Amino acid sequence: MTTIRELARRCGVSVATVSRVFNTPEVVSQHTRQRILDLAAEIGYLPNGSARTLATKKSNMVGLVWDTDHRRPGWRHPFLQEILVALKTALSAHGLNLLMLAGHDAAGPDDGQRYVRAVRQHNLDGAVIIDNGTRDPAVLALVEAQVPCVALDLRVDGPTSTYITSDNAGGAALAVRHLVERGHRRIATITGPLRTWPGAERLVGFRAALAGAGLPLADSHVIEADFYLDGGHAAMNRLLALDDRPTAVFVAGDEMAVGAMRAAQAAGLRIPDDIAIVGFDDIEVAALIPPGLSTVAQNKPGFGTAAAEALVAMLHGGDDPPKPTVLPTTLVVRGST
Amino acid sequence: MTTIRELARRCGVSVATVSRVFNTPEVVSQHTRQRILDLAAEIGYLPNGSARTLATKKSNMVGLVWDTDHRRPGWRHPFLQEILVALKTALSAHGLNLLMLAGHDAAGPDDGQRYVRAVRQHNLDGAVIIDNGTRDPAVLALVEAQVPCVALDLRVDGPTSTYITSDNAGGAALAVRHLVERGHRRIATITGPLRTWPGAERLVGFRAALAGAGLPLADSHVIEADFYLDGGHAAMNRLLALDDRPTAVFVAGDEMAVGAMRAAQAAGLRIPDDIAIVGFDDIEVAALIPPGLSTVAQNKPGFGTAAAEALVAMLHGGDDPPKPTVLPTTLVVRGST
DNA sequence: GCTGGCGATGTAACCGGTTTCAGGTAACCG
DNA sequence: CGGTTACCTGAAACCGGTTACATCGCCAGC
Repeated sequence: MTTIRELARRCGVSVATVSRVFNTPEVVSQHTRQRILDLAAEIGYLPNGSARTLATKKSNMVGLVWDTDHRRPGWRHPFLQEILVALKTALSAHGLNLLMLAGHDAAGPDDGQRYVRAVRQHNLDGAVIIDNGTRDPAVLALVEAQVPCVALDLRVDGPTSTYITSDNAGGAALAVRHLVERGHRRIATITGPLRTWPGAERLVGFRAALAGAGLPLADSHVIEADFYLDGGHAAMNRLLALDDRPTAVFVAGDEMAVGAMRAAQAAGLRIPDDIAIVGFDDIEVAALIPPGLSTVAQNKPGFGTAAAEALVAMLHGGDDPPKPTVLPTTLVVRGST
Repeated sequence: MTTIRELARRCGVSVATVSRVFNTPEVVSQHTRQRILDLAAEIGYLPNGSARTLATKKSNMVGLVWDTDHRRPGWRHPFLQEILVALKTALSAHGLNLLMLAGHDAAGPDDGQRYVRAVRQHNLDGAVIIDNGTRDPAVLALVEAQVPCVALDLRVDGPTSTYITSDNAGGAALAVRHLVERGHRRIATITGPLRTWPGAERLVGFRAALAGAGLPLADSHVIEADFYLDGGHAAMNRLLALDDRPTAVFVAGDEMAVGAMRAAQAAGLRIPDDIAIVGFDDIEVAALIPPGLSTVAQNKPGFGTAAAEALVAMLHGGDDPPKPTVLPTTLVVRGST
C-alpha cells in the first residue's frame, strides 16, 4: 500500500502539497501538481478512505435504510431494483457510495437507535430511507438526530430531512377520470394500509376525483387492504358480494390488482366488460397478465435520482430547508378497462 | 462525539484498557471491564469505525459488485431482491455491512480497475459479485488482485474466490424428465447466452438428459437467446416455423419463457395441449400468467446466505481454498405442461 | 528471602490522511 | 530601494482508534 508520505518523498515535496493536489488543486502550482499527478498514476497511489474520513469526518458514503417488514417476510418492494439502480448511478456521479445498513437482523442491541448508531460509527454523510410501512422508530430516530435524510414514500419533515413521493392523489384522480370516461358510475376502491402515506393519499385523491365528477361513494365501496396479492383477492371478493356491486374498481397497488383480477375471473366475471380494474404502480406483471392491467405508472427510476439529488443538495448545498419532491404519474391503458 | 480517550479519562484507566474491553475482553479484569462497559453505555460511546479501520486495515464492510448491463438498460435480475435480503441478513449476523460499489457510471477513470480501486480505498474485507453476463474485466481484476470474492452465477476460481450457483444442469434434467414423463419426444430448448455459466450449463444438462432418455436432438431445436422476454418470443417463433415443430420446449429462463408462451398463444396454439413449456427461475409472474408456467425453481435466498457464508468462511476461517456451492433446484409444475 | 512467572494495566508509536500556521520567494508599487 | 502583497510550499498537530512493549504487584516455589 503506497501512502501519501511515500508519494511525497518520491516527488520531493511535503505531504501537505500532495494532499492539496487531491483536495484543493487550484492552490498548488501547475508544474508540481502535474508532476505529482503523474507519479501518483504511475505508482498507483490511492488516498486511503478511512484516513480521510477520520480527518474530515466525511465518508462520502450514505446509508441505505431498507429493512424488510419482519411480520411479512415475503414482501417485495414493487420496484426496488429500479430505485437502486437509479440511486446508485446518481449518487456515484457525485462520488458517493451506498452502504446498506443492517435492520432488525443486525447483531447487537435493538433499541431503536440502530441506524443512528450505524451512521455515527461509519461517519455516514446521510441516509436514504425506503419505507416498508412499519413506522420503525429507528427510522424516525434518524431524522430526530439531524442526520441528512431523504425518505421514499414516507413523509418525514425536518431541518435535515425531506421525502420523495409520487403524486399519489393525482394518480388516483387519473384513474378515476379514466373510468368515468369509460362510462362507469359505480366505482369502488381497494386501498393500501391507510397508515402509509401512499395508501392514504391515493384514497384522498380517489375521493376527491369522485366528488369532482359528481359521483357518490358508498362506505362499502372502500375497502382497506394491505398491498399484497392475497389482500387484493380477499377485498375483491367482498366487493363482489355486495348488492350494489361496483362496475369498476380502482385498486391502489398492482400486486393487489392482480389478486383482484383473479378473484373477479374466478367469480366468472369478464374483465373489462363485467368489471373494470385500474391498478397503481405499473409493475412488470401488469403488462403480462391477460387482458393487461390498466394502471397508474410511477416514475420508478425517478425515485432514485430524485433522492440522490435531494441528498446531494442537502450535503453540498446551503442549509435552507429541503423541499419534498413529488413525481408525476401517468396513466397506462391496457385491457382491463 | 465522545472518544476513547474521553471514556478512558472518565474511567480513570488508559485508552489501551478501554480498547481491550471491546476487542479482547478476556484479558481485562472482570471488575474494570464492567465499569467501562457501564460508563460506555451511559455516555453512549461508540468506537469510530474509520479510526478502527485505519489501524486494523479491516473495515467489516464487503463490496457489492452489481453493475447493470450498459447495453441493456432495462435488464432486471430475476430475483435480486431476494438475494439482497438474504445477503444483508446473513452478513449483518456477522457484523458485516454491504457497500454497493459504483459501476460503469462511476466518477473517475474506467480502466478495468475500478472495483479493485474501490476495495483498496475503502479497505473492504471482500466482495460479492452478482453476474450481469457482461464478463466485465473489472470483475476479473478483483479476483486477480486476490480480493476475497464470492460470485453468483459466475464461475470464478482462485485462492481467494469461489462462486455460488444453482444446479443448472440438474435443473434442466428435471425439466426434461418431466416433459418425457408427460409423453413428449420432440423437445426443443431456448437457451440463455452460452457465454454465461447458467446459459451454458442448462444446455449441457438438457442435452445430457435428452440423451439419457434416448431421445434425439435436432440442431434446429436449440436456439440461443438472451434471457429477455423479447428474445424468448423471437426464438419461439423460429421454433414454430420449423417443419418438425417440437411438442415441448425447455426455456432456460422464465422471462424468456413468458415471451415464448405469448408467441405460442399468438400463433393460436394451446398450452399445454399443442405445445408444453417449462421455464427456469420461478419468478413471480410464472405463477400469475395463465395457464401458469411450470418451471425449475431456484433457491433464491439461498444465493444470499450461501454467499455470505462462503465469504465469512474465507475471512474468518482458514486459508484452505474455498469450495463452490451448488444449490439444488426443484421442479414446480403448473399449467403449462 | 529471592526469583520467576503470570495477570492486569499503562506508555507511546503508529495507521494515513487533513489543515492551520508559518515561512520563503518573486512581483509590484510608491 | 524598502515594503506590501500574492502565491506557493513545508512543519507539525490532529483525527480516534490499535497494539507492541514495558511495568508493576502478587503469589508460588525453592
